[in-house]
Amino acid sequence: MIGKGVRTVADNILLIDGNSITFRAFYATYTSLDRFTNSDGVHTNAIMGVNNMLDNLLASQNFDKILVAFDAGSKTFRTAKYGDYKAGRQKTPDELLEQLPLVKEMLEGHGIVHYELANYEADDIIGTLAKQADAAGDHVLVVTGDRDLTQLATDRVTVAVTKKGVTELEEYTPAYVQAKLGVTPRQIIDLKGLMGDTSDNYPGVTKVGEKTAIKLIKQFGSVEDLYAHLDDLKASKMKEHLVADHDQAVMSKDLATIRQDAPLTIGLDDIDFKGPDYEQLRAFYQRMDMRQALKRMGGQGTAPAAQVEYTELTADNLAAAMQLHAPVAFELEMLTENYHTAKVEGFVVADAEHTFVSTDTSLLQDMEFALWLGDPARQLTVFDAKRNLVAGRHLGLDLHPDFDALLASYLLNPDENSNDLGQLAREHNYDALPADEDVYGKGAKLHLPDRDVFCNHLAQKGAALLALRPRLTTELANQDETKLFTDLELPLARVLGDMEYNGISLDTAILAEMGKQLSGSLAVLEQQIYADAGHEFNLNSPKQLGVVLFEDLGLPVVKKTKTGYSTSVAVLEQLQTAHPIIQKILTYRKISKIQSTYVVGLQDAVQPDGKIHTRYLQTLTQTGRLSSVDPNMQNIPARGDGKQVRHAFVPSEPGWELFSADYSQIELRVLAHISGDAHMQEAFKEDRDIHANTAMKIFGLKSADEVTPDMRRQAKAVNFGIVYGISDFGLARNIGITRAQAKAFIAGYFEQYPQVREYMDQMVATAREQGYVETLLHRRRYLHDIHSRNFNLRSFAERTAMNTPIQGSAADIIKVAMVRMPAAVAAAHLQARMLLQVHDELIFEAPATEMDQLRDVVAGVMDAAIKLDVPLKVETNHGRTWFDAK
DNA sequence: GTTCTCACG
DNA sequence: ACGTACGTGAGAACG
Repeated sequence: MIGKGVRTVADNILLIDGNSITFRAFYATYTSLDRFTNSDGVHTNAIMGVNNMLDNLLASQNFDKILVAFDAGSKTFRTAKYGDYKAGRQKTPDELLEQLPLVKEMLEGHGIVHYELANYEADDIIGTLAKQADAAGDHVLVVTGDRDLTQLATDRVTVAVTKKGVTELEEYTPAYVQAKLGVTPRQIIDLKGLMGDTSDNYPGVTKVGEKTAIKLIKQFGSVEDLYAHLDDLKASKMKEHLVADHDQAVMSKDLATIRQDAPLTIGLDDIDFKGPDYEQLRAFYQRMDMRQALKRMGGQGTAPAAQVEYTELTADNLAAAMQLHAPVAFELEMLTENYHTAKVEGFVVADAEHTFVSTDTSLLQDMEFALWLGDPARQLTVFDAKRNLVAGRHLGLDLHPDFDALLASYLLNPDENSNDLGQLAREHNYDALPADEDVYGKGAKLHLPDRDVFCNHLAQKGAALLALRPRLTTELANQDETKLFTDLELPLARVLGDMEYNGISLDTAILAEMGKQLSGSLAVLEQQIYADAGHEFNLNSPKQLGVVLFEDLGLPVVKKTKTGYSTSVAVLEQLQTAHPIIQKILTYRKISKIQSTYVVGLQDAVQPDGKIHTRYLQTLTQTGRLSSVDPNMQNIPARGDGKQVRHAFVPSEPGWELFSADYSQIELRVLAHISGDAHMQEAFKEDRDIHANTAMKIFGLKSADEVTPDMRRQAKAVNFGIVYGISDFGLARNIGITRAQAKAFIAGYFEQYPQVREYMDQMVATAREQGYVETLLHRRRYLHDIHSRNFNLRSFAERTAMNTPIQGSAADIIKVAMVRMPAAVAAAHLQARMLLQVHDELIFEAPATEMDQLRDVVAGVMDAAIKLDVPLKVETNHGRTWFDAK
């Protein structure tokens, strides 16, 4: 063993100027300061900047010792000598001050020593240690945002100064200083003596700037030698200034000199880099809401100590598995996200005592075991109920999970919806499960790992699920969301799973024929457009199209995007009269969209059974709506030429039809209900045309007869605007009026519907007070930016506070209807199947003979879903295809 | 992987 | 003074 202080190998040492780096990090993202806050409103931009810089440094080389030095306070031996030192500096912003102790805490998490010393600046600490290290033959990297520290550079000490931001560094070695300034590092002090420093507020010699100082020091070597040989200079204004300011020059040099003999209470032996305490660091990142950092850390340091003992499940010990006690964790593992097509690679079934894992899915075909697993009375905990239900159904299982960690987490906070159990568990302070990505890889590297690695991972998932269940259950109760979870979302997962599993039939012959027609039209348009442009180009490229329109053809630029000219519909419509090419491009765009996304895209999505099986994402949107992927069945064209594609959606059985039912004006009805506005409620109770009603109100008309179509159109836009969280700017832009006019409309609206204004104000106030808003069924959305000092972010949060209870409550309502629908359909002895949901609309297929009854059943369930103070209105249609059912 | 454009409620 | 309507997903281009 090597004795203390006796070292045979040079150490690699990193010394960081903590204050200066934190300041740089803070100001690097100062303009979007409020984008970086945690849920307590604490700013984190500087912490994140320092953290990123550290990560980069630590990745670039191995350090044996690291110290981050901080200033102890504004009073130092320098201020004692010269009262004005660093005087006149602006007060450090509170948003930065609050981060300094947190930066230190983060350093501790990284296992890095930090230090400060009364009366000395961080520079002096670094200077002193750098000198000691240099003498010991170690290699030192000094990192700072302050150029003054370059005076410390030697053959063994490199000074890296941040360039822009904090991650790009400029490294100063003696040779680099020489090349850049023509002096040695030590002579930088002499330069500062002559030049002074405006930011540190000391003077130097009058009229001497960098150029003159460099010339003088190159000639004389130092301030002292300069004054010793002042006689060599011929008489000049400069010489007079040098003589007059001699004392200032000497003092300034003294101030600029970084001490290398500060009375430190620590030494090189005290700054060993121990490496991070992952647990502490992870907790810190979580508290700061530093998601990227958490993600980068991944499962590092998550103790494989948390190895879960497991038994391989075989046909011989199925009986033992069936002895497991409630609650039981269950998970079907797939490597890809589309569970309609993915292979189930294995499964885990576990309770608090025992864990069984298997890669043999045929075991699930065991009748007794399948019945045991699917017993509705069994408390079964899963992660993503719908995924397990659908995949299970493919294997012949009929599961009845009573807890879903993903759904629960989503309801607690819609931001916490990671599809990775390990990551989601970490959000809830369970750290023992690595992310799937770390075990299976991703992209091209995705693979099934070695059998024991895979089984162990599955076993860990079982343990994580069991650990999460009680905490999430408690939190749901705390947030008054238990019913929302148990009675709505969990049953909905089954309903949605059935809809997806059923799928909707697509007549691909119809699409193929459409495709042929469209290809022809596109080819013709393409040639015409090339002729107008004078040359061929890629007309699907907004970039190339921009060049053609605004450079080749010289059309006026209406709007720019971040990267170039905007060529969106709004822009092209304004240019329509300017050139015949525009109309052709608009038509091309329309047809091309229909062709690529719908005609081709939908055919590609058809499964071997001739059906489309979309996946509804139940835990994605911030409002509680569903979304739909692979393919998106919620944005099939409903107007214009594109609507023709709806002809391709047909019933899956002969003699059947498609049936659709949609809520009329559900969002405005919800608004009338939750605002309690008497005027708006009256309009709905009397089933009046709400847009015409609003037109009468804001235009001050006596009767509905006076409402012109244009007034109604504008009033409709106002109604929409209200739902979105109105702004005069947005309304003005939407209907092409001035901002002043829009403002007048809004004022008129609020005068006529006074309780709507109260509701808007109340929601913003609620968001400010409690940090979140809620829907009718207590679905929550947190709005961090509501306190932001950034106007944009704050305004956005305010509009969201107004919109989310409306959009989210409408989502609650249709979800209630969906959950009740299967029982109602069965009770009426109908064969009808619910196939799709499009936010305020449900689509079914059923025998043509059932249509009349189906209308009563479906409209009845939808009407009665949630009792509001205004009636809900449901409109229905049916026909041979989706096109005809609208 | 990001940006632009456009489809839906 | 700031500069946007709310909520989504997919295809194509491009770095």
